Amino acid sequence: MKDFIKVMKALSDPNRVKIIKMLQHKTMCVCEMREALQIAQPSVSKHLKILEDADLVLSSKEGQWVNYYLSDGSGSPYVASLLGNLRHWLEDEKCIEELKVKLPDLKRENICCK
Amino acid sequence: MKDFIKVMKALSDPNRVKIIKMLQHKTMCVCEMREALQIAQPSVSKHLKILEDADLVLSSKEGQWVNYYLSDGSGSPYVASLLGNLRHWLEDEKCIEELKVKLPDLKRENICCK
DNA sequence: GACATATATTCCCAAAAAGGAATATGGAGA
DNA sequence: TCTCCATATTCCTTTTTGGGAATATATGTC
Repeated sequence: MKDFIKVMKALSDPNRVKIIKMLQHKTMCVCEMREALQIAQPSVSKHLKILEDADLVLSSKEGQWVNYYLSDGSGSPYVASLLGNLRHWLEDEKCIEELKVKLPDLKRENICCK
Repeated sequence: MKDFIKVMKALSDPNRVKIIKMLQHKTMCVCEMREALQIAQPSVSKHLKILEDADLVLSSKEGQWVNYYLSDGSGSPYVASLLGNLRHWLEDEKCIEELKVKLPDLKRENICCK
C-alpha cells in the first residue's frame, strides 16, 4: 500500500507529471528542467527526489551534471503500468505540447555553462 | 491535465484506496464504510466526495441511504485504466485482506438502524 | 407536526506539501 | 588550493489536506 500511495502522490503534481512527459523524449539535467518549467532550481530538485523515491525516475552523475531519465518500471507494477500509460496519456494537453516545442532548444550548453 | 491530477490525488490516500477496494466487492452505504474503516462519518463522506468528483465512484439515493458503487470509467481513460488495474493491485496487502474478511458481516441492518 | 436516523456541510486544528531564498556539497579547472 | 558551477539541502512561509466535533439537511416513522 505504501509503495502504491507513494507513486500516486508523486503523480499528483502537475510539475512532476510534466517532468515525466519531458523525460519521455530525452534524458535531462536539472537546469534544463528548471528552464522548461520556469520554477526555482531547488523546487526542481525536490520534485525529482520525490519521483526518484517512487522509482519513477533514475539518475546518474556525469561530471558536474546529474542526468535524469525514466525508470523502466521493472521494480514496481504500478510504475510500469503508469509510465506505460503516460506514454500516450496527456499527449493532447496544451501545456504538454508547449513543453515539447521547447525541448529541442533546451540544451545544457545554452542554459548553464555561462 | 486537471482531470488526471484529480484522479491521482483521489487515489493518493489509503482510506480512499480502501474504499475503492471494498466497492469492488459490493455496493455500500456511508455507515458501512465508516464501520469498516473506523473513522468518523464526516471523514467518510468527504473521501467519497473526492472520489465522486474524480469520477471514480457513483452514488444513488435509496430512501435515507446513499448507495456508493464503482464507476465504469467510461468517462475517463485514467479512471478506466486505474480501476481496472486496481482489481488485481493490492490484493495481497494485509490491510486489504483484513477489510475483505470484515465485508460479509457489514450489513447496514446491523450497523445503523439502532 | 415532532422525532429519529443517514448523510452532507461547516468549522477548526494539526500535519503535510509546494514554493523560494539562502546555504551546503561536490566535482572541474585554473 | 581557490574558484566556479550544477545540484542538494535547509529553513521559512503559504497553501492544501485529513481528521473530528458540531451543525444542517433530508427522509422515514409515529
